[in-house]
Amino acid sequence: MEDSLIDEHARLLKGFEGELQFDLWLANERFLKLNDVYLKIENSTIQLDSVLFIDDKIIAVDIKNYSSKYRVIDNHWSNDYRTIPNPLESITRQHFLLSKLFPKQQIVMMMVFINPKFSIDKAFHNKNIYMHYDRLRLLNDLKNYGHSNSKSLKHLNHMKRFITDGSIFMKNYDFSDKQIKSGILCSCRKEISSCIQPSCKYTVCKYCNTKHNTKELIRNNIIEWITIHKRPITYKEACIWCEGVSGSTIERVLKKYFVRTGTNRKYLYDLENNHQVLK
DNA sequence: TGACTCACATCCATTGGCAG
DNA sequence: CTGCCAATGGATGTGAGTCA
Repeated sequence: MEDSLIDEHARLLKGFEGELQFDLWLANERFLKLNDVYLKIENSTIQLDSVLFIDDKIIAVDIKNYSSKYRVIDNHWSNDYRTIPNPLESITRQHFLLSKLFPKQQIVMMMVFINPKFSIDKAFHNKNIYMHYDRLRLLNDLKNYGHSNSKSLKHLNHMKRFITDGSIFMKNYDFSDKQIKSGILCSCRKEISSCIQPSCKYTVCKYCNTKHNTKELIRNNIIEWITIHKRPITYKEACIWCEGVSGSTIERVLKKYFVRTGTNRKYLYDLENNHQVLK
C-alpha cells in the first residue's frame, strides 16, 4: 500500500475507534440513533459520526479522536506533526445543510474530543463541545432534551430518505477483524491484557493508571466487537477477542451482561439494548 | 458408531476487597 | 489489622452436535 493510503487508513481507523468509544459512552442509554451516516442534500454530501433523535431535537455529534496537544494559530490547529483547518468550522457547514431538512431551532450540533490525550491551548466557549472528561455533562445535557418518542422516529425516517452510501468518502477500506487486533483495551485505547491479574476484581492500566472493574472492562470490549461486526458474538469469538482472559470469566460476563439467543451449540450473545442502534 | 469439540455447569482452593 | 465474603482460575463433568 502507498504511504499516503496507509496514513489515510490509520486516520480512518482512528476515527472509527473514536466512534466506538462514543458508543460505549451511550451504552446504557435508550436514544434513537444513527451511526456514521452520509447524507446527500441538494448535491452536497456530509458525513455525520452520530445522530441522536431525542424528542423533537436532531443532535448531530462530530466525534474527534485527536490524541495530542494542539495550538490554535489563526484559523488552523497545529501539533508537532501537522496543521489542520479548525474542525469547529465544519460544524457550520453541517448545520447549514441539515437546516434544509429540519427547522434550525430543532438542530443541535455537538463536538466530542473523546481521547484523553487531546488538549488545546485555548478554552472552548461553546457549551456543545465536550472533552473526554465531559461524559456525564453530555449525558446530562442529552437527558435534558427528553427522550426518544414518535416525533423522534418521524425525524429519523425523514433523515433516512437522504442517506447515501458514502462511497465518495470511504473508497475501498475493509475493517474486517483481520485488521483489528484482539485483546483488552483501556479507555485510553492501549492494549492492557497483561495488566489483568488473576483473582483481581480491578485492573489498573499501566499507561494511564485508570482503575477498571475487570468485568466491565471485558463487557465493554465485547460490546465493541458486537458494534464492529454488527451481529451477536459466540462464546468462542469472545474468548479470542478477549485474549488473556480466562474462559470462565468470559462466560460469567456473557451471562451477566448479554442476552443469549440460539439453541444448543449455536448460542449467540447480544446487547441487552441492541434495539437502540438502528443502523 | 465412536472420537472429538463446543458451550457451558459445578466444584474447589486461592486470593483480593473491604467493613469493622 | 483481621476476618468474612465475593470473585477468580483451573479441573472436571455433561450433553449435544460434528465428523470420519
